[in-house]
Amino acid sequence: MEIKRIIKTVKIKQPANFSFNRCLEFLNRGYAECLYMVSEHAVKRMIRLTSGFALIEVSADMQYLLIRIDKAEITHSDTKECYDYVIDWFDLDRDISGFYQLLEKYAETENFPKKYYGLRLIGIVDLFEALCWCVIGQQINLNFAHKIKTRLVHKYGNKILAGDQAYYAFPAPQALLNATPEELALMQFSRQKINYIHNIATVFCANELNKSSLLTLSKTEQMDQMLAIKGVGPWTANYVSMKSLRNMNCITYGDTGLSSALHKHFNTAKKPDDNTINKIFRPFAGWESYLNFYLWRSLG
DNA sequence: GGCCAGGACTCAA
DNA sequence: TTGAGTCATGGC
Repeated sequence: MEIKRIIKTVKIKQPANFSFNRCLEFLNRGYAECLYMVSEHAVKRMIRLTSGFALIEVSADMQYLLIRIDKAEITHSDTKECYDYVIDWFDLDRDISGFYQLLEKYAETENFPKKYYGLRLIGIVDLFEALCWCVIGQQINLNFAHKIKTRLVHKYGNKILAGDQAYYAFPAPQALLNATPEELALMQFSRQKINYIHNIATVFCANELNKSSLLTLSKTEQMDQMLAIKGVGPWTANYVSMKSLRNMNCITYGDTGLSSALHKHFNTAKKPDDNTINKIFRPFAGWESYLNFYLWRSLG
């Protein structure tokens, strides 16, 4: 039976200091990503809405971002959710001119605004996905991390077919709660990662943690709630705070990528201590997350 | 072959 | 509260 689908396009006015191509370059920076598909001028992914799943394609013209929504039925609230999703994902609701002014003040970073012009702090909108992704990526190289994430998503995630292309959404907490340790071990998850993911899924299924209520709390309270989960340490809490909760004052202390970027641009030790890091970040108060993100980008 | 990856935990002292 | 050991595997 053929299912009739509806297509609708929504426009978002592009903010100042924004480059869709720079953001696409970031999304397409060379890792085997299973949750979205980047083509030359667009990115497509499946997202979870309150009323079900939708396939969206984001592209741009001179002035607007264009969201093409593909879903069996599209209500006003579906449209609004897609709109909000893209704003959150690309961090469009933020004036980053202050950040660029700060970058230009210092010799170490003065070329960043040109080199990465218009790059936004690309987020992970789904809080559960963000936490799980951190656990997956802990202490293993990113290529391998993407490999096992793909196995997880293909087995437990939701899937839709569009033409001959399959699109996946990250598994729901319940799906990962139901996954057995044996199954995950077969996908080459370590016992620790299996436990940690199970812990995160448990907390989400019990509704002890959700994004909307976290967003009503202070950053310290948010961090405490995340750190209470065994498997979530300071690095993960800061990463998620930056990429999903959109706090602007996060630093991923101890991060290997951040360390090498600081070594490269600020001539620090190969693994600078927290004091050194704080000293460098202090002038960027309020933009630490963006500096952290741009420093990561400067390695690629 | 050895060392380190977008860490975090346990356990000993 | 600090440091060593552990995890599992890929890539260099």
